[in-house]
Amino acid sequence: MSKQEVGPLGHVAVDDCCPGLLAAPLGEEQAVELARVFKALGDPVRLRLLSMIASREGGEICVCDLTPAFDLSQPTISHHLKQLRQAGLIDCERRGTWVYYWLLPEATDRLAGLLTRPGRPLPAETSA
Amino acid sequence: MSKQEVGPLGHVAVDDCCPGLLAAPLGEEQAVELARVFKALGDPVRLRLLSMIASREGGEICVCDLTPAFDLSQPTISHHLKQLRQAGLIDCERRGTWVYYWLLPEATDRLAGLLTRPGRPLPAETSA
DNA sequence: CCTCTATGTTGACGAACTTCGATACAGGAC
DNA sequence: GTCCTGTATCGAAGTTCGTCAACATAGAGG
Repeated sequence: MSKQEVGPLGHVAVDDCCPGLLAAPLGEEQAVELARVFKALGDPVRLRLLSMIASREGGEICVCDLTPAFDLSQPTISHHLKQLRQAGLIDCERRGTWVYYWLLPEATDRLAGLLTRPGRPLPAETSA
Repeated sequence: MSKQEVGPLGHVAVDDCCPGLLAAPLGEEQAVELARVFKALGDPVRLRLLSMIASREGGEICVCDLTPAFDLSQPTISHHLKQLRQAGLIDCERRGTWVYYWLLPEATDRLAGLLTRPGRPLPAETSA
């Protein structure tokens, strides 16, 4: 389960090529790969799932703690989790009866980097 | 900068409430608003459009320079530009015959901030 | 073995999305 | 005024997406 494709982000990563979305025009292929990740974030349910997973203290959360937070069927939640995983944003592991999910921070770090303007050192946190 | 009609992002902005996507579970309403913006980024054409607009030297670009870069009809490009505008990512102005688009950097800055982990000062650019 | 619970997969349906051609609108040139 | 060009809007066709019920699978425990 943890041997899934780690995600399209690898092809658009900062270390691969680019100074970010905002500094130079994106290539067609890079745009396709990146769009897959943003599309995964383009749903309220997936956004909340990702947020719940990422903000968990221990770094991981059981599906059994995610599902009851939504007014959706269990297969639907499973479907959204799969999309987040295929986008390379999260990963999971089965431990006995339960399956645990966790964030892949490299993914969100790269997205944040791609959205950061060249001249800007930080997006937020600066003046805090 | 905090009192603009900056689009849906205003409701999820860093200065409005949150420590980001990754530090605390997102509310249902915030997730809906944020998902609108990410959905706008979830298409390769729009991603390239945004990138072309953002990376332009003068800060703005004419539609007549955007359309020929794609194998798509002019109405389709216009449609995608409208979605980016409704997401609060870009804005435009007609000057004579032509219409010019530019990036709204607050939007991308906020997205980058939301995707930045609490402990992390910067997503990239640090060691540059 | 069987049964129970937790999770993932399949197939189907309606809604939303992307794209196009046709058309409408805005402004410049005549 | 008319004509031409650049851009937006409209309506429709084809595709993708979100959701569910039904079923399949994995592991625990008898």
